[in-house]
Amino acid sequence: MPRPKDPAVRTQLIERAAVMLREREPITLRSLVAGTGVSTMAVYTHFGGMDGLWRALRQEGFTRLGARLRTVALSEDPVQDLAALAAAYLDSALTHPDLYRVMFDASVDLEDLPAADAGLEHLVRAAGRSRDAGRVRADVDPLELAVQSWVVGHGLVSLVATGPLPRAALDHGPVLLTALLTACGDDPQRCRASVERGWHRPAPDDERTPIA
Amino acid sequence: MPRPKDPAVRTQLIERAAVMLREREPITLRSLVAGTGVSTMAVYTHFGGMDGLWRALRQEGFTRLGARLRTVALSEDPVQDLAALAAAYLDSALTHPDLYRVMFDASVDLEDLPAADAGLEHLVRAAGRSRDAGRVRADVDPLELAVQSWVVGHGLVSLVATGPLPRAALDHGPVLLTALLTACGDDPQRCRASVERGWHRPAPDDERTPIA
DNA sequence: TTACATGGCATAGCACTGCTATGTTTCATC
DNA sequence: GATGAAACATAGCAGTGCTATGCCATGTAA
Repeated sequence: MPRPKDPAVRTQLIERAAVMLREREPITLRSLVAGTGVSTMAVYTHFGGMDGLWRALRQEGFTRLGARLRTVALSEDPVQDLAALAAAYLDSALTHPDLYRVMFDASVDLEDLPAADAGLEHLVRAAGRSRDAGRVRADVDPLELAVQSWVVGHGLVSLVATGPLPRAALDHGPVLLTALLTACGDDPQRCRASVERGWHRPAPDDERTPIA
Repeated sequence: MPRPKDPAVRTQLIERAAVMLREREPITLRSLVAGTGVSTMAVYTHFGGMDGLWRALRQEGFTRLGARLRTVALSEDPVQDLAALAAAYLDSALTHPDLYRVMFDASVDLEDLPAADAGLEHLVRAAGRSRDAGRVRADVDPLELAVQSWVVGHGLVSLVATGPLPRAALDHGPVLLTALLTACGDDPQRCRASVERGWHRPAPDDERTPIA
């Protein structure tokens, strides 16, 4: 019997927050609702406060990242696919560095871990296919290989996006990935070729993720 | 002819900020100076504001990290030393996760890049010694190998310290490091043994870094 | 159709943040 | 000593997130 909360307000606020994040404007309670016609209380009814807004923003980031990874077309070469997924991950993070920072900055809430896992799942599948195809040894755990790839990707993008390393350092990506997969049993030359192919695969045209 | 600023105040404030960081108390201008006898203006004369304090804290973190790396005793096995340095890096970061977060959180100022480079320099030297000893190919650039090791270490410690990955994920460290060095030409078995030796080397007794 | 109650939403004010304008004190220099 | 510049203390500023309070829209029930 109560008045239902307008979901449009929620998406409007998240969208606006994402834009402000991209424009590098400081996101404050009042600056967020300014011009939207809604009052500051809307933030509390929809998100429970600014913390909730940041959490929603973080979750939205994971959702978008997952969507981006889903656009990576799979081939018959699972190693190439793994590299393509890693490249897409880096590309997405570096295209929206502020959103990426929000995603991993604060102490991650347990509730948006599933969203992060959903993204990781793509890597796990590629790793599993690599194993099934005999590219890596049968005793390689797909999850472990996926996590290791994630570690490499996250380390790379963090050090590049946050400042210390120049953009050119991204070239270490294929090297590290090849080293990892080769250590898992893939043939060095073939691995190198697959990784290079996947790494430099062009992004899909609809790369324009509306968020941030 | 002016009155000189008391350097003791500066170190007192930094030390107190580090303690508050470790205690997970929010560091605000007023809470920082509370109980110290100095007024809020001291923060401005010594650091130019809160931003300057964070910057000083960041620099102090890099200094401490460099000091920690310097305590790693070198052996005749440069690969083992590289692994020991990486392990010390992880250990230092995970012992003081909040300080580590401050170091890499915000956009890094160019002025404290030298401090970060000083820490990296240890890795570069170990990489160079590995090359000179013939453990890795002659065409391996020590700086590149050091950066790649850094990427692995930073990715690992970030994902573990910030939440997504459990502490047990640190075990991926030796795997990744071995993969990297093996790809650089080291013998797989020998490399693995060296890395394991360096990784599990006990920390020096005076590990108690006074900061944070 | 009408009365009601429930929760969305607006307004105003709270304690707190970093910062600055304005004195007051202190000390190296002449 | 006298001087003057800088360190330092005090008070007040705009802005922050949040909450107490009241109004009003809306789905349900009579």
